[in-house]
Amino acid sequence: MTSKFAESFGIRLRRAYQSLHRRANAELRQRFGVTADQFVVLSLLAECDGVSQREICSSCYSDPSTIGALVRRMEGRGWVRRETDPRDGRARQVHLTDAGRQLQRELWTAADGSFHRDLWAVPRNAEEERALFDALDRVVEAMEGG
Amino acid sequence: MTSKFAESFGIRLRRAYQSLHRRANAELRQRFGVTADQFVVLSLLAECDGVSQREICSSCYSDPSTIGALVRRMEGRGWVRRETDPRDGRARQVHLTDAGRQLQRELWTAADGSFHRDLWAVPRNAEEERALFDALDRVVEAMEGG
DNA sequence: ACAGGATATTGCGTCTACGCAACACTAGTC
DNA sequence: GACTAGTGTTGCGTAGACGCAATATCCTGT
Repeated sequence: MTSKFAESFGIRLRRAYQSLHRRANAELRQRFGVTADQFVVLSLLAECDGVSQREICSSCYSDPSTIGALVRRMEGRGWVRRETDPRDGRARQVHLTDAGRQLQRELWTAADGSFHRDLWAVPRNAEEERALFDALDRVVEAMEGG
Repeated sequence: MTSKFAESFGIRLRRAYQSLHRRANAELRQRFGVTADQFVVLSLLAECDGVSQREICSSCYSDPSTIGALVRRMEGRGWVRRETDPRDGRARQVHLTDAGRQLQRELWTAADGSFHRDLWAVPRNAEEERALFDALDRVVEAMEGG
């Protein structure tokens, strides 16, 4: 049942993203009880501790409701804490707890040995990597520009 | 707040896919009350009417529970009907209704004039398109092979 | 005919995606 | 100092993603 449809651009993009997402979820859920998206937020916080939820949204390309629910779950598990920004009473600064920082380090190591390694092995050389990333970025422009 | 993280492969893949998905949803939801994923299934059925839910799963790179719920919603709206496969009592053949076929044609026209057009304009030439699709396919292999 | 294993679907629970409206707070203007 | 526009977060509802277990059916070897 091979169709023109199944070979199209959109489906290819979907397959590529979803396969990564599934692999990451399978890997991290079993071993650490963490979802792929929570892993992404933990990784971001390891670099930019104390950012607002809004900033997490832009960085992770997610939306406010989703991130709000996600960080509240993570707070419930003791990986992050949220404090009102002293300079902006609307915003919540999200900080890693010690447990969260520790977990993030373990996750990073695990990811590096499995799906991160496999993913980064896809581009065959620096030139191809550059072209691929450029094309992916142009997809975003094309979709948002319309 | 630009981080190494925000420039990584995984996030780029996510941004590219999600931007397409959002654009398609925004476009189709407003004008037709259809989601991007329903559009994908309608498009598939227009080519391969009567396929089983399992086949829809493989083609759309989705999973059985998701597709089951999705086609039941679509059945409720009168776009498809499901019949037990006379050759395999476990399987449900999914068929477009006349309303579904009509809707699919309208959706296809609308998509062609907006996000489909913009998406296919991303590859600058046939060579780049081939390389891009190849790389996306290799991501799937890399993620599933692990 | 039958047992055992594979396959298609469904049900349930948790998490993510996102539009929309409400709310709190900020910032700029008068 | 009040008014207004803009922004960060939350709540709610619907849809999609997926693991897991249950159910129904098929198929193969005996």
